[in-house]
Amino acid sequence: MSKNRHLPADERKELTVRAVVDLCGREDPARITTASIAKYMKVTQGALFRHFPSKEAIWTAVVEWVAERVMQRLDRAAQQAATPLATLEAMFMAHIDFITEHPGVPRMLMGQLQHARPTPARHMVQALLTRYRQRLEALLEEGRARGELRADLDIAAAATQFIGTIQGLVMQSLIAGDMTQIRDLAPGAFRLYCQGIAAPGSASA
Amino acid sequence: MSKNRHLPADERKELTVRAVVDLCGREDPARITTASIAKYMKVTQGALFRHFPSKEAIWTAVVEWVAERVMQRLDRAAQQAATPLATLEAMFMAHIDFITEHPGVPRMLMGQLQHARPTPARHMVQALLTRYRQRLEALLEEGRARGELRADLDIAAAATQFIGTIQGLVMQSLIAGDMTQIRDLAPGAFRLYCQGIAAPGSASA
DNA sequence: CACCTAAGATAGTAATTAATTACTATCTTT
DNA sequence: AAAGATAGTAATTAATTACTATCTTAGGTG
Repeated sequence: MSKNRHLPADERKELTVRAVVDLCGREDPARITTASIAKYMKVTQGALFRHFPSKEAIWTAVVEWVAERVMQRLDRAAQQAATPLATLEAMFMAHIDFITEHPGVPRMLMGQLQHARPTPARHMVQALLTRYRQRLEALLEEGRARGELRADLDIAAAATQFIGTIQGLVMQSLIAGDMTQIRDLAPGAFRLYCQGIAAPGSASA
Repeated sequence: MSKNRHLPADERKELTVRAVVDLCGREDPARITTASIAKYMKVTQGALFRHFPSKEAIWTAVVEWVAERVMQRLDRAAQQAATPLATLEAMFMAHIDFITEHPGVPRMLMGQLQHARPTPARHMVQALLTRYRQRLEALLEEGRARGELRADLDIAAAATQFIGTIQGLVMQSLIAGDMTQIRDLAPGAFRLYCQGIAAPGSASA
């Protein structure tokens, strides 16, 4: 770590991305200006454009950063679990953990999805969620095949519901204005989700 | 309906609100300007300020409009159903119907929840969702008492899940960029939700 | 028909925005 | 130590924003 000023480009870029992620935790992403980012980083506004050609490029980098970290967490969580259902639970909790560590992330992703025009960043969010979905569907199918989940399970609906469950928690926390409570609400939410997908008479239901 | 130009204030206000709701269906609410609203209404920008003291007042009116309509729909839907579970289903579908008629509404509400500072509009969204929640919890408790729902049902989680289910559908549609598909996805989503809350061995599960 | 008021048009304002400029400080390399 | 490359600053730009002051006109009422 050099002495703050005059960082190599890579480090400055990284710091910029982290600054935006942090800022999303405390204000509306749509209201984040290049000036506010620069101020938060203790750098002048113009300096940002040494490293990014445009503001949109900053957003793209931020989404890329988040997508990488999220998927990495999900991967790691999935590796340690034995059964499909256990894997789903591990992924669920890993996702919640990530949100508690970076409370601005849901707001950021929602903010990007608001854009009607297909910006690069918005496209990356779509790609991330699509990948996420596919992974969920594969797990759900495996669980159903193993008899761990209901034989008549609607895979697509169950995948949507998984994400929706997290969304519901996020929304609940946004209303309360306190993202930390999501951790306490998560176990109950996942238990309920399980009851909907697990095979009747299974231990987890 | 008068001949477009020179409307009484009430009608102009109503048209303004509807214009904003419409616009939310095609662009990011955060990017909606007073100029774009006026253009959509075929009126000059300054004219809006004859009827609203500020842009924030427009948003407040929009949220008020939506809140009234939504709750009205939910009320009407709830009256016709017999059991708590049937009532939940009717409310679910009424909510989905409302969204398909006004595809901009979810984006609008999400946009308001993004605001970190407690604006009047944001506060009204919070109030709306809180009221919604309370109604759900009352229904869920009644269903549990009647034995229609699981005896060990986590009421709070089930209420969050109800909203989250809709949120998941909205998100899924936002990703696809096509809000109309929400209607087709809704029945499967509610069925899955039911499986999670209904009493084991019940007809609906 | 004349008049008056509510509603809209026209033409501004000050503030904020992303981006660019000319210049300076610091690091790296030979 | 000189020289080139990299990173940052301060000031400025054009465009956009919400909002306002002044003028014009439509349309109902006596």
